[in-house]
Parts: sequence; C-alpha cells; structure tokens
Amino acid sequence: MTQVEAKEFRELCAACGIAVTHQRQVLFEVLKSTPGHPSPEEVYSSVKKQIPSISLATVYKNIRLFLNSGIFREVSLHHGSLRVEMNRRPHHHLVCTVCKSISDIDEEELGPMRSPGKLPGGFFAERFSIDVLGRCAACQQIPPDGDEPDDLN
Amino acid sequence: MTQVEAKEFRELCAACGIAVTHQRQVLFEVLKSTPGHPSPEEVYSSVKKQIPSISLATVYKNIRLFLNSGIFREVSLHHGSLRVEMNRRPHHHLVCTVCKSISDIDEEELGPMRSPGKLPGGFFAERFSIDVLGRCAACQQIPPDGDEPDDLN
DNA sequence: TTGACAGACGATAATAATTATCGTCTCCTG
DNA sequence: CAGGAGACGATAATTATTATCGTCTGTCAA
Repeated sequence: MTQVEAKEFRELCAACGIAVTHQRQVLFEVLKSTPGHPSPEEVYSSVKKQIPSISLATVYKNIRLFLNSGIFREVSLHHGSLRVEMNRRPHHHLVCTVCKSISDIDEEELGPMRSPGKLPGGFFAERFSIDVLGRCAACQQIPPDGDEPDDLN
Repeated sequence: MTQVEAKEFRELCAACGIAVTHQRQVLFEVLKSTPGHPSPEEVYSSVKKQIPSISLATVYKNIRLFLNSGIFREVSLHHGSLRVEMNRRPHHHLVCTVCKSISDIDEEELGPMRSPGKLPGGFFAERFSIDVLGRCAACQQIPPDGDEPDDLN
C-alpha cells in the first residue's frame, strides 16, 4: 500500500499544486485508513504514533488544506454554530454551497421518500433528513468558489 | 398572536414540566417568528430588543432547554467538531440518535434518488446528502434518551 | 558547495462558540 | 412573612479552531 498509495498521494498533490511532505503523507494515510469520521483530536493521536513531534495545529492546517483542495470533504456543510429547527412540518434543507445559506423545502415539494424501517446492517431508520447541496437562485451567476454574497438566513 | 401563542407556549411548558418565564416566552416567540435558522447570537440580539437586560447565557441555556424538551430540534445532529469525509463513493449517513455515531451507507443500498436539476424557488440541486436518523443495532434495546453506549464511529 | 528564498513546521497565542458556576432575585407555599 | 426552588445575569472556564511567528529544510542559481 505504501507504494501505490504514496504514488496516488503524490499525484493528488501535484494536481492540487500543494507540496508533498512527510507529515501530509502520514496524515493522508491515517485519514484514508481510519473507518468512520474521526475528530481532529483522534486523527492527531493516530498520526502522533508515527510522527511523535507533530503538532495539533499542523493536523488542523493540513486537514483544512485537504478540504480546500477538494481531496476530502467535510461531513457536514452546515454552519459551525448551533442552529435551531423551528419548522414543525416535515421538510428538508437547501444548502447553498456558495453563500452557505440554508433554507427549507417541504417534504412534498422534494418528492417521494422511502419509509422508515430496517436497513442493511440492522440500523432502524426513523426519519430522513435530506440536505440538497447546490446553488441558490442568487448564487447561480457566480463561478464556483466566490465567497462574497452574504445571503445569511 | 400573543393570546394564542402564549397559550400554546404555556401548554408546551406544562407538558414538558418546565417553568414559564417572561424570558422564555419572548425567546420562544422570537424563534418561532424568525425565518431560516438564526445563530444564537442573532437570536440574542432580537430578544434583547424586548428584554435589554437578558444575557447571552440565558439564551443558550433556554435554547438548550427547548431542544432537550423536544420543543425544537437542532438543524444538524452531527458532532460538534470537524469531521472529514474520506469515503469517495456516493454514500449517505446513518446517524444514531442514541449514541450519536455516524456510519456510511452506499447510495445504492439506500435506494433510488432523484436527480440533480432545478427545484422550486430556483435552487439548482447538484447533489443530495441524506442523513438517516434512527438507532444503530447496538442501541435498539435502550429506551429513548439513555446516553451510555460509547459506540464511537 | 554556498546563499537565499519559499513554503512547511511546531509552539503558542488568540478567537469563537458554548457551557458551568455562583451569588442574587423572584415567586410560590405554607 | 419566612423558606426554598428554580431562574437570571455576570462572568469564568472549556472546547474547538485558527492565526502568528520564529525556525528549519529543501531547492535552485551562481
């Protein structure tokens, strides 16, 4: 795996225009080989086994770099602060990837859903929450990435 | 609205066994009448117009109380820290409401999806991200609320 | 090889978001 | 009217994350 993965990583870095360093290589491999969605602290302690001198800031910095480069994604694109759901009707969310606004859409408007019940793996589904990622009407002109419109909601 | 809403609020509080106070009443009404999903700071500044002496801590405390009582919900049930998505295949998330673990489920396993395109309101949908909320296999015995199992993902 | 620069690192300070603590106040109950 | 429970507000404390800064390393030209 070191062989192939190292190659993959070098190519990814080249494509994104970022430098290949030992720390980044190890971080990348830890991320790829860790099941689930570990917190930065957990990632830090794994990476530390291989590079005891690494700092938490480096882990954050490079995770953020990977995210910005599109190598990985964030699990939740929601705002980083507590948001309350006041809408009592069944609905889902339209999340604009440009201005980060979140608006509601009624469940019926989005179309039919599958119903609750067992899923493979023994998980019992009670309810579905859908984030529709895309661009709000106001952000469709702007090319990807621009961060200006402050369409807070 | 004061009449009917106040009554509604008093009944909700009675049902949840929490006290009715002026601060909570105002907070409740601000939450209900604010479109979108305001941050605690935004809520605070709205409430402040009616109760200038209120403190931010009271806002947080009571929002948390409302959430715990089930009067409102959180928009995102994800962990409060940065999580990275390493899985490159199209997939969605199984979020256990008891132990808060998040695991992946492949898109095909979940069934057919609707495809990208325009939605009502002019929003352009690029991709769908589904959180299936429910109980993981390990948490199905436990009655609602128990917080013990530490099935970290 | 040397000199010099760019970018990466690690330590640490600084922010931001949220929660806990604590003394005070208020309202109900007896 | 006294006593107690719970609510408030101020503020300290935590947690999560980002910024700053001095140092180090690897690369390229001379």
